[in-house]
Amino acid sequence: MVMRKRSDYGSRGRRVATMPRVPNSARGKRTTRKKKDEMCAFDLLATVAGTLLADQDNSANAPNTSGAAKAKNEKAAKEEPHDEIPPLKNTVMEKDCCSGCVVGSGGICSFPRQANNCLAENSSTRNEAGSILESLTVKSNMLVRDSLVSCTRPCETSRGLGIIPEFGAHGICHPGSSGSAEAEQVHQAESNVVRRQADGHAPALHSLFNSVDLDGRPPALVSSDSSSCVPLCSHDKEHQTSSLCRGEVQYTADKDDDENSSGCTDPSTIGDKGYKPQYLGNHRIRKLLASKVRKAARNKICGGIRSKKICGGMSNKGSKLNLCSKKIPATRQKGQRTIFKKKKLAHRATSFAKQMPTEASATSMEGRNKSCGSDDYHVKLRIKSFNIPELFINVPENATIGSLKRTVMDVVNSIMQGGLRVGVLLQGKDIQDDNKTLRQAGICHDKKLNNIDFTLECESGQDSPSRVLIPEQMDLLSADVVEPLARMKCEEHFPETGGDDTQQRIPPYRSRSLSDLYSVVHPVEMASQDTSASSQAIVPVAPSEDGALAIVPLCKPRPSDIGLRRTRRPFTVGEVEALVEAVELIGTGRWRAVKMHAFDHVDHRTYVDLKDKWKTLVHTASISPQQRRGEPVPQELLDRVLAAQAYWSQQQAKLQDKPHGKAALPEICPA
DNA sequence: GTTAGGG
DNA sequence: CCCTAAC
Repeated sequence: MVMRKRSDYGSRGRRVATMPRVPNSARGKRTTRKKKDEMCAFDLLATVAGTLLADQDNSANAPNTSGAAKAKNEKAAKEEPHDEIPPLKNTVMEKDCCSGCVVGSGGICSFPRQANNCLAENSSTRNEAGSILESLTVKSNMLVRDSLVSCTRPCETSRGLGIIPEFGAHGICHPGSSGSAEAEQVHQAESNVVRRQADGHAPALHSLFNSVDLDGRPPALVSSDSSSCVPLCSHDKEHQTSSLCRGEVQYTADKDDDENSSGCTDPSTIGDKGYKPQYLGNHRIRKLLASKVRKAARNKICGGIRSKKICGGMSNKGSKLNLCSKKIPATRQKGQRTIFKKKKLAHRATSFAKQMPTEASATSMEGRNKSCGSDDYHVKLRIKSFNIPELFINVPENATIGSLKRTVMDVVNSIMQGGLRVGVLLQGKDIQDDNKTLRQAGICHDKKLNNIDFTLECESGQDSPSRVLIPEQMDLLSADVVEPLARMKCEEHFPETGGDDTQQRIPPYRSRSLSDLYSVVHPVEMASQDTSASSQAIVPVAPSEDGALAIVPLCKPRPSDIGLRRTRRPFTVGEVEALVEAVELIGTGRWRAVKMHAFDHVDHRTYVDLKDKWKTLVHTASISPQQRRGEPVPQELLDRVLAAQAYWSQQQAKLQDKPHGKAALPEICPA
C-alpha cells in the first residue's frame, strides 16, 4: 500500500466518507518515485530483449551479426531513454515486426521458441516489504493477425499446416489446380514485398515463403520443432520493441476423413496442455499507456492511411505488409497503447485475481471460398487476430539473463501451446460436434460466411469463466495493438525455486462500497459481456534446471484492450445507485473521491467514467422516459440525481460567491 | 493526476 | 467512452 499523497479529500467541512484506499494520485506518483529503479530494470530487460533479438537474428537471418547486434542492442538499451515512448511506438507502428507463427504439429499456432518477440518494453521495480525483486514488465506483443484457416477437402489436402502469407483475397492455393502457379507467383511477389520492407530480414522471409509448397504443403517449417520457426519479419533492432506477430497464416487442415473435415476446430489440435495461463487485467495501466502512446503516435505518424479492409483483392497484394509496417489505420494508431506504469502493475499483481481464458480470439470467415472441382470446396477462414494476454514478469536481480529468457519463452510457449481449447461458433452458436463437417455445420463455400467465430480458451479448468468471444469487429482495431505482457516472478530463492509459488492465487478484488455488488456481478460480466474485464491468471512456468522462475499471477489483456476502445459496459442499476449515493455524499466535482468511495477497486470504472455517467444521468433524468434508452433507471434514482445535482450545483455556486466561506455541510438532499 | 466539458 | 484543455 502506498502512502496517500493527497489526503485533503474529505477535509473541507463536507461530510465525506473516508477514503482509505490508495488514491489515484498516489498511484501516479509512483512512477516518479521509482524512476531510478525503473531505469535499472528497463536496462536489464532491454538488454535481454536485445539478446533475444540477437539470437533471433543469428538463427534466422545473419549468422554473423549476433555479437554486433547484441552489442548494438545493449548500447541502445542504455542510450535509449527509458521513458520515451516514441521509439517504441515508432517501432511498433512503423517497423511492425512480423513474426511468423509456426504451427506446431497439430497446433494451431505457436511462436518461435526463441521467444524472439518478447519485448522488454517496460520495467518496474517492486520493493514491497523490502523485497528486492525486480519487477520487470515484459511486453511481448505477440499477436498473430489475419491468420487464414483453410479447411480443404481431403482429396487435395496437404499434410501439416502450412503457413502462407496472404495479402489479399487470393484464394488459397489449390493443389493440383492451376492455382498452384498463381500461388507461387503470389508468394514470390509477396516475398519481394517483404524483402523490401523487412530490410535485412528478407532472406528469412523469402525462405519462409518459398518453403511453402505450391500445393500448400508446408515444409519443415510447420513442424513443431523450434528450429523451424522463422520470423516473417524482424524487429527493429535498434528499438527492440515488441513482437508483433503478424504472420499471415494459412492453415491447411490435413484432415482426411471424408466425414470429418473439422480438423481445424478440433480442440485436440491445439498443442500441449501444460500450463494454465491466467491473466490479470490491468485496465488503468493500459488506459494510461494508451493515452500517452496515442499522443505520441499522432505526433509521430501523421497521415496514417485508414485501411479498414485488410483483405482486399489482388490490388491489395502486399498491402498487409504495408499495413504492418506503416499504414496503420488511425484507429489503430490511437490504440497503440504502451506505457510504463510499473507501480500499477505491481499493485494489481496483488490486488486482482481472476482467472480468465487464456485468450480470446476473434475471427471472421470470409466468403472467399473457391471451389476447385465440382465437389471440392474450400472454406477459407480468416483469423483476424490472435492475441495472447499480457504477462508480467518479476525477476530478481540475481536472475540470469538465460533464465529470464527461458522464462519468457516458457510463458509464451505455455500460452500458445499450453492447453488452448478451440471452439467454433457459427451465428453465435457453439458448434461442439467435432465430427460434423463444415458443410454440415453450415460452413459452406457458397454461403455468406461472415458470422463465424472461434474461441480460444485456456484449458485450465478451475473456476475460469467461460470462453471469451471477441467480436470480429474488434479485430481490425485490436489486432496489432494488443500487447501481451507476461508477469512472472522470480522468488528470492531464485535458484531453487521449487514450485510452491507457482499458481499462487491472489484474492479476487473487491470494491469497498460495491464489493457486494461486484462480487456478484463480476463473474457474470466476465463470462458474458466482458471481454475486456480485468482478470487474472497464473501462468505457471516449468522450472528450468538452473533456476526456475516462479510464475505469478498475470494479466490477461482483453483483446480489445490495448488500442481499442474499451468495451462498452453499461452501468447497472446497482452501480447507478452506488454512484448516486456517493455523489449525494461527496458531491459533484470530486469524482476521484466518488470513485474511491463507491467504486474503489472497480477497475473498469474510472472517475472519468463516473463523471460521464453522472452527466448522462442528469441528462436522462431531465428527459422524458420515452426518450430514454438502455436499461431503465428507476425514477427514484433519477429523482435523486436531479436533487443531488441541484444541491451540489447550488453549493458550488455558493462557494464561488463566497470563496472564503466554508461550504455548508451537505444535507443529503434527496428529493 | 484531476477536473470539466466537448465530441 | 474518448479526448483534451486547464489546473
